Amino acid sequence: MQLNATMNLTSSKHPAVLTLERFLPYRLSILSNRISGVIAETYKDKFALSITEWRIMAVLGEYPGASADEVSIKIQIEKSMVSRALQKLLARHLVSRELDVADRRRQNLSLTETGLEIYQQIVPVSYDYENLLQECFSKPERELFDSLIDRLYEHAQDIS
Amino acid sequence: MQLNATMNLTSSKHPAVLTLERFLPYRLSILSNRISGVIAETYKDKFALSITEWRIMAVLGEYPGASADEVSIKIQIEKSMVSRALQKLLARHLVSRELDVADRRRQNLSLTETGLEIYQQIVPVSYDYENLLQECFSKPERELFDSLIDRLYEHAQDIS
DNA sequence: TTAAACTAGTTGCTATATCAACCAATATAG
DNA sequence: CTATATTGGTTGATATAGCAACTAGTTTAA
Repeated sequence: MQLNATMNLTSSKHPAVLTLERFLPYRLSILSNRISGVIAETYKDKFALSITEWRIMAVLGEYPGASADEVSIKIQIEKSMVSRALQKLLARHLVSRELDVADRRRQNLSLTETGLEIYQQIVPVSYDYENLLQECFSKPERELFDSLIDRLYEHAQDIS
Repeated sequence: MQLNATMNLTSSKHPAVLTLERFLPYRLSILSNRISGVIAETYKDKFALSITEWRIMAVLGEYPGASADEVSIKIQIEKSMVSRALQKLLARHLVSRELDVADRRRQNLSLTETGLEIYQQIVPVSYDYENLLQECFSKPERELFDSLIDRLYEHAQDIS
């Protein structure tokens, strides 16, 4: 690649050229892609699950009886995607659902016995990976990073 | 990389339930989605550009004469996607290309005059958003966060 | 030299994500 | 009550991403 040094000819408050690799939103995006990629590969190869499917199962592991809509809100994935992912999970008998008698629009979802077995296999793998990732941080750094992430997340919410 | 469940044979090491909202890869993913979402909306509404299209332009702003392949590597997007995004940018005359005489497989890409004008409009908008985002951090926190992100990125690379 | 390997770029296929329209059940306001 | 709005969920159309196959140009090594 031919290096070009387009100089900053302006005296405004910003550089005239954007250095993509130092741009925070970009860096967060490729960091997240890299990490998700590793996880996606594992879930797919070992358990034949997409990230979305796994997240649904994870929510049902935490909150048995949740509805599709609640799951959708929780994992921030369009309800249409949740609906389609659920079709696969139901077909594979990893998740079951039953009509809520009190509100017949709603279907209560839970992990089946098989689903729970898979879930119990994935949970430790996930925690292990998280720990492996965080090996590059000291304990105080982990906590700090955690809290900075949370703060940024809230702030991004507020300004949009 | 493959995560391996045999990494964790002593199963009492971790909780049996995964709290998705505290799971680092998940949090990075939704944080990145939230931030990218805001940016994507802006670029789309104001400039009719997708994130991918903008990233291509951003690279060409930094490195005029780069090839599609170099752009693809730089922004970590499949070359097929870059090829298709380029078709749109070429059709809109935001980017131009010319055959490299020394290597006739290669096409040297640059922003057109119009492309450069758009580029120069987007750059300050991007920096403004980045600054707005980082308002929730003090200056030392920004630097710390930056370096933690970089370290995590490198480490995620290493362990995969 | 020249056959084989490699590289730049395009295209097709498939999976996934997003948006909007829609159905059926429930809640609400007049 | 009944008409209207709202909610839970599905489906269709479309955009985007990722993988693999392919063409054409270039490099390598016998």
